[in-house]
Amino acid sequence: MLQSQIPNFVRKEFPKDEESYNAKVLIRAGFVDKLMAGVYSYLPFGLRVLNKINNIVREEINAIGAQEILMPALNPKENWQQTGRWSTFEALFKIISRDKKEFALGPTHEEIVVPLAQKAIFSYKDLPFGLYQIQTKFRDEPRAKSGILRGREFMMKDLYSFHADESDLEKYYSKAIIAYQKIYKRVGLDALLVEASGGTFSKYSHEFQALSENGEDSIIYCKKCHFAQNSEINSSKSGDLCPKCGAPLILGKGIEVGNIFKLNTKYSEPFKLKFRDKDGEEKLVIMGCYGIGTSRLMGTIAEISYDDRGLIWPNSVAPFQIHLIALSSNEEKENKKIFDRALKIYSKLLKMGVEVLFDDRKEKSAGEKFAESDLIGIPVRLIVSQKTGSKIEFKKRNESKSEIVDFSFIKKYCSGIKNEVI
RNA sequence: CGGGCCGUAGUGUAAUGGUAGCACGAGACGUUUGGGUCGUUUUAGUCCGGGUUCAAAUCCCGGCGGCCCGACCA
Repeated sequence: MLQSQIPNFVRKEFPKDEESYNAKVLIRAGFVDKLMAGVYSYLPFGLRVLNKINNIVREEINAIGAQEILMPALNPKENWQQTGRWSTFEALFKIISRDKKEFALGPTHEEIVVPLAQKAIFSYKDLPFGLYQIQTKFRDEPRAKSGILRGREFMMKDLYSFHADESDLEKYYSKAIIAYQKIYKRVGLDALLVEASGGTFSKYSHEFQALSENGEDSIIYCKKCHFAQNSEINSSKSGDLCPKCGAPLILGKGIEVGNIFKLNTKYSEPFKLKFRDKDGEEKLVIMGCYGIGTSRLMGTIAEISYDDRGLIWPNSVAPFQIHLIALSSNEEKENKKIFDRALKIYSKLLKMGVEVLFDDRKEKSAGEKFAESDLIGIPVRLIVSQKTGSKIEFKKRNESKSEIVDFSFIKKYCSGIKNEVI
């Protein structure tokens, strides 16, 4: 992508009204724009990151056999009355049509997916299966906060699984946990599997928590074994002993990056979602649901991976793999040589299938280009200038040293990252 | 929903109740070219509605909006 062709949303200063780091840096670096509290536009760089996260999620959820669908965000009131959540789900956005009918904007989709699933469930032979979507969700949060970590409109992957019995749900639930752990690893996050309260969904649930000082949840966890609980269900303090292995517990702050529930018959009951088992007996379908806020995942990465110059994206979700920068010279002839050389490198990289952002802007000074480049946080920067001659300067965003290399070095590097994560 | 802070050019900031100023950006000309060059010049603003006052960005009331704390949070 030629940088001269992309509208430049990068700002020289942090926005004054933001305190959370993800909001400050994502706005300043031109990844998102805030329309109102908790509602954001995803700009060219930001949408690339979000799409990459969505695709990683998609790949791992596909890998456990679930099928992707897309359900409507606009929901009829009746479905929400059926479960009682029209009145009990306080964050439900309600809208009124011109003929005074009421609708909901979907905050989660049990009310839609359950009657949908009924159309394909008749016998035990039709089970189990999983349906999921990646879609914009709406929640009328009493207080949107922390940039894109808690919005009123956000991107979420929601998966629903359908089973003949609880042991089958159990199996699926374990597969989902493994899929989730793969997702976090691929996007560069360490996430703890934490026991939590189930809220209105079920008695207990599991959350995935990325440890961060700016998280809004308190987590009590053990470094030795895998014990971890949300403080909402455990009042232990730092230093108390782990109930499982006896090692001292640690109290930390976490950002919830995923939440999974064993719904059992909670939603099949109100919709009478049933099937015939082997004996011809009618039974309620057992369900599980599994959510990841993918836009929140993007904010979490921003919240954790940065330095004083800006963002540092992991390769897997970076808007581009390589930031190629051509620096202008004062001699017109020399200048043409530099930009021609950079353009050749750009085309070669494109041919290799590398995602490269080429800063071909002639009017920007070197300092300005470097500052913007650090802010945007693409993993590798290549510089072509009068100084580099026929060679190229290669620098990783998370390292301070740079080296002067030939194109063959870059070729090798690029094939390396392809095998690694993509 | 309770509490706190706040709202001035596109951005970031000044202005005891008394001329709305500065920097960046943007436009023009020149200059510079490896860490947000420099100079000249042009451009653009007090969230909205009331009130007090000779005079309001500033004080008062109401609204709208933003951030933070709490409550809440599939």
